[in-house]
Amino acid sequence: MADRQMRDRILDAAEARARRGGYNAFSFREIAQDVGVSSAAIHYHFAAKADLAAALTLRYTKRALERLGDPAGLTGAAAIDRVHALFRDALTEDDQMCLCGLFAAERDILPAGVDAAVAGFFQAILAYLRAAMRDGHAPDAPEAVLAKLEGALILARTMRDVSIFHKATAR
Amino acid sequence: MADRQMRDRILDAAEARARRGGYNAFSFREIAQDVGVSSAAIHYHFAAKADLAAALTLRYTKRALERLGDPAGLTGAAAIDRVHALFRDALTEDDQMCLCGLFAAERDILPAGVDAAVAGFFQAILAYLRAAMRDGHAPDAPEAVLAKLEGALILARTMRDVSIFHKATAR
DNA sequence: GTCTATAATTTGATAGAC
DNA sequence: GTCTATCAAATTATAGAC
Repeated sequence: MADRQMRDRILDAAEARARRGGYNAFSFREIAQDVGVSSAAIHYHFAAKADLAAALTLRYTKRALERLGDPAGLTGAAAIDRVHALFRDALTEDDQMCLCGLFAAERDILPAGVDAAVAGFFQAILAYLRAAMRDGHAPDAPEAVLAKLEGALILARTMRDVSIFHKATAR
Repeated sequence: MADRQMRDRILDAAEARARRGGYNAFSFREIAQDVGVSSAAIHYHFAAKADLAAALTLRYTKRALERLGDPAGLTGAAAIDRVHALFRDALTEDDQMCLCGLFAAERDILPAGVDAAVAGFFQAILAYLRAAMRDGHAPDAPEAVLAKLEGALILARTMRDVSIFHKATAR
């Protein structure tokens, strides 16, 4: 299906821009140029920008959970390692923010629905950590683990020093 | 000086908007309406938006450091408490993000100079923590303390649950 | 120091052809 | 499914009057 391909290409382009500057950092025109169609063509796939942003957030969440896999049987430490690797790779491989961390920071300007999808990402990651940490001892709360990773990404990127991320998240 | 007053009123209005949605969440027109002058009048005080954003960041940093006070003589735990209170109050009193945490997340769309000012905020907070933690034992690196606070703000605001902040930053 | 007026650009979005 | 053409609104910014 060419339709599905184009939809994903649009999402790819939008995600790359969104993860660098947030909700106002990607426009229909820019994405259209990125994928080589007209801006009106984008509107065929996503009626409004809010729909694009919501789809972006849902796909991002789904992809993260697929990569993390099933927490059943994992130790708390192993689950933390997997989430840690997710954020570390965003920084060291792509030099990008976590899409949801950035959208969340901009919460008050997000269209209705997008902020709920972003909160869903956090809920999902916290549930993943909780599932694995259930029976083990917890040196850090799941909320602390996730907050530290989001913050470490922000600090390391702005100070342009990857070692900040490692210092902030060392265990 | 009426000039100085107007400058601060402009900065107040811009900060309130910026801390809710980032760099693109405040416009000359909106600020002008907030303070009751024309948008052209804003340009008298700040030639370009980048100048406004840079001034915003510098004032924010200065105010934070004034509130934190001199780290000399503080224990590491006391210094962490003071920084913690800074972020906690932003959440519980104003329901606002840390200006620099938000700007930092949007790093790649910030005008040149603003991102450097934002990095300066982080450097200053880290230096404050380091100064007090110098001779004590360190359960957490200064980078970990600051990252956790920024991330906890983001999580708690988006999930609309202040207790998330406390869970994430409990010690 | 603030105003009016305006310029140039970008934005999200729609109508209708093919 | 993508196009051309277009729209109304918002944006940053400037020139010049008062």
